[in-house]
Amino acid sequence: MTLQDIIERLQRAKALEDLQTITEELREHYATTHIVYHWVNSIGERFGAGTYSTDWVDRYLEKDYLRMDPVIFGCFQRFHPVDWKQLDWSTKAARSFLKDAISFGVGNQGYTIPIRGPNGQFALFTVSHTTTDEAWEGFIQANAHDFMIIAHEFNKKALEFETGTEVVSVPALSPRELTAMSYLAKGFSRAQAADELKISEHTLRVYIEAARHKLGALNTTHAVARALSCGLIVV
Amino acid sequence: MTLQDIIERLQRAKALEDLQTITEELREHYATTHIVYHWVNSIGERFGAGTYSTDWVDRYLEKDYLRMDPVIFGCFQRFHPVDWKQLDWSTKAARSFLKDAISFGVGNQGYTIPIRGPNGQFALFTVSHTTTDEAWEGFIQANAHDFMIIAHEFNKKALEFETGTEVVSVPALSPRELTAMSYLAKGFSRAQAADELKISEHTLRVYIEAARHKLGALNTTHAVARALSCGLIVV
DNA sequence: AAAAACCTCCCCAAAATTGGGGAGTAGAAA
DNA sequence: TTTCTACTCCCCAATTTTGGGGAGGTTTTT
Repeated sequence: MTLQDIIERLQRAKALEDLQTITEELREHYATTHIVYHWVNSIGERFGAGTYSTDWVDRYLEKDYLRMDPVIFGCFQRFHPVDWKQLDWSTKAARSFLKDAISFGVGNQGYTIPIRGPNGQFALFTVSHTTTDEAWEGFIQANAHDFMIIAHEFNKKALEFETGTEVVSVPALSPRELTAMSYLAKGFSRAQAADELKISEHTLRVYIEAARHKLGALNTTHAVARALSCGLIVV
Repeated sequence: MTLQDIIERLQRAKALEDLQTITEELREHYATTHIVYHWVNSIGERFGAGTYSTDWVDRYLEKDYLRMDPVIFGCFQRFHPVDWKQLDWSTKAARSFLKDAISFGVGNQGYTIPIRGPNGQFALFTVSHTTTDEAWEGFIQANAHDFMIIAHEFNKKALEFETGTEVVSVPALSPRELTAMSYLAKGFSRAQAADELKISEHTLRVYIEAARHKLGALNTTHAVARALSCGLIVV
């Protein structure tokens, strides 16, 4: 099975369950202990497809490990893939977490790729194995690029399933409306923003209101949040 | 030159200027019109390394194209790489922008990969060429994976140079603070959010204030914007 | 050329947010 | 064990934001 085959297999996936199956196929193909795709958001909602035992998943949820898992923590701050050995295992909680994980069949080695999508979407693609440091290093060197591509395709599919449709239509804001949203997102009060733009506060208000309506937002904060999420503005 | 060579070349880069040189080497290697890495940031500041003429870059800045460039707009909302043809060129402004771009030597074809890093960092890696639709399609099919890996390495390097250090610390918010931010981002008023959480509004206020301080935000809207940008919450 | 959207300005009163205080419990970390 | 952080509750008054109105001129789009 070549990388191309894997990608095509992924692209044929029609539902979330297919992703689950694919992790199992990948595990066999690469002869690793686990392959996991893991969707994280900080409010604790999650979706995962992977080969971890359900016992471990339950345990993870029960213990609320999401809140302290060094893998998630570390990947969240980094851009590039991380070998688990590079992470911060200094706290006691982290070490006991690792011990617990291994006892539930998670490999002693791991390589996790952080993936970010629009709207702050964040996911992880993990390969875990039980082996020596040297063997692991060789394995990762040989396959890092493949995993990167696979992780990307995985997330693409997951995003498709998640949002239902691919492109969500975003209301177009006028330049002034965008600027207004931008200033608010930067922490300016209305008065300050109006000052900065050298227009009356009343005028600024009109823009904010217009933007709010277009975005279907309930209040200013909501409007700014939407504008950010939709990528209309950047902080 | 293999992909591995390119990656190694990238990893040897010691400064931003090296990235510039590498785009030129890549252009020759792939025999395309342009290769551009483009960092889109907060306040309209940008950093670019690429083979576009300085005339075009100046023009772009002068005309404030950043605000309406369909490539940037489209990529920001998507996860996967985009062929320029898939973008929305329906507005008059977009069409005249394209015409202008081509007159400044940008190719008629383009393929842009959105890349996201921690803290809402966003960048684009673009390959542009002047050729027919068929030739272009074949070219992209053959090289998409390579470009993806290269884009990733490019951004990794750029992040290194930009931040100096690798890990930027995001303030950790407590669970309650996160929830509070989340509710606000969803458009709840304080009163509504407090109701939903079944705590007094005063308590909720304490969370919001705490979050605001941790995030170094000037007001609630700013705090929510920051929390979103840092990926602490998702709408 | 007409229609639509955009930019600018103004008023008022109700509602919400903010800025300070302070205080007690529980649990984790040092 | 002590210290620290997180969670919960309360008061008050100043300030800001919001939700409606309306009006005139300039660009785009159709």
